Amino acid sequence: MKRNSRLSLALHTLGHMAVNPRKMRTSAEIAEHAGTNPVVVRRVLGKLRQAGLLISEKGHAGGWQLAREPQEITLADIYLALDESLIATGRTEEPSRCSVEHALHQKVASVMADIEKSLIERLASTTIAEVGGAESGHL
Amino acid sequence: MKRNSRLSLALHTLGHMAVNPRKMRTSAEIAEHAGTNPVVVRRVLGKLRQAGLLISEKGHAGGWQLAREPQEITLADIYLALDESLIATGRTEEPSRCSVEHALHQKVASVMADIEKSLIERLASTTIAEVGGAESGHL
DNA sequence: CATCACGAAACTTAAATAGTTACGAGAATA
DNA sequence: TATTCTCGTAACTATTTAAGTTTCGTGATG
Repeated sequence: MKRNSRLSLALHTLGHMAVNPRKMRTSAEIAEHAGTNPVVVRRVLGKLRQAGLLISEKGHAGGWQLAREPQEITLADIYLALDESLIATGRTEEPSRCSVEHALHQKVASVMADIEKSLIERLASTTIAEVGGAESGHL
Repeated sequence: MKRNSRLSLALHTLGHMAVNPRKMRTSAEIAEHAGTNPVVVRRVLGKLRQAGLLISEKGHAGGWQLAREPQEITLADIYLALDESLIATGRTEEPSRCSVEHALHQKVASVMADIEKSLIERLASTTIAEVGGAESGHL
């Protein structure tokens, strides 16, 4: 797999779930379809479960399922659940006693914050039902 | 140094150059101020030279200087010169024979492209003269 | 011609992420 | 009850990317 594949994996998986919301899927099935490992799947989907987007169950009939209707889950929900900004802001930690650096950081951080907000708004306008639903006889 | 420090380094350096555009700076000086290595500085500033933002000269009085007036260099110029998108789009290469994945990728890529365009517009509205110029008696 | 600075290649180090192995806990089924 | 299936999690390895470092060549200045 490649970099930043967590969001891809999450979107892809929930897209399929939207097509067939009642089906219980195991992490092994999901992993095979996505070309990765069951543990990786559980790691990623675990965050979505924490965010209330998914439900997981153990045991024989266990697996993963949407926690609510596909029309009620947007791409922004998934993006936010993973809690990893796609907007790389250059890791801001130090107090930066250099005034030029400080001014720049203020400016760039402000732009980045706006951009991220805008990104989330854009993602919020699409639900997984729309993305997965283009096709209905799949998986 | 941290990750994605190239843009920070570039912005920081050109911010200072904007304050004092006639001064010739060596990569050693710049590196010390930025807390990094001269070779790293040359690597980053080299891309800005390729983009026509900086001029470098060898020899005794050599070093780095702005290629044009600070009012004529925007943050977008620097961002674009480095040619590294801050918008991580999850590396799209495979044809993706899965229709759900394809639909998702289309959607996300389209949003990301818009966002990046918007980011560049925002950065283009600020010049390094504005950022560095808040202060004049520095370096 | 000695020195200073960039240019670039090659290598090492460090950090982040994906992949893997392993094992415990809980739930369904025989 | 015992078995089996699945998630949950920890620990480890492998891979990738970027930064840092060393080194040497080139050109310009004094």
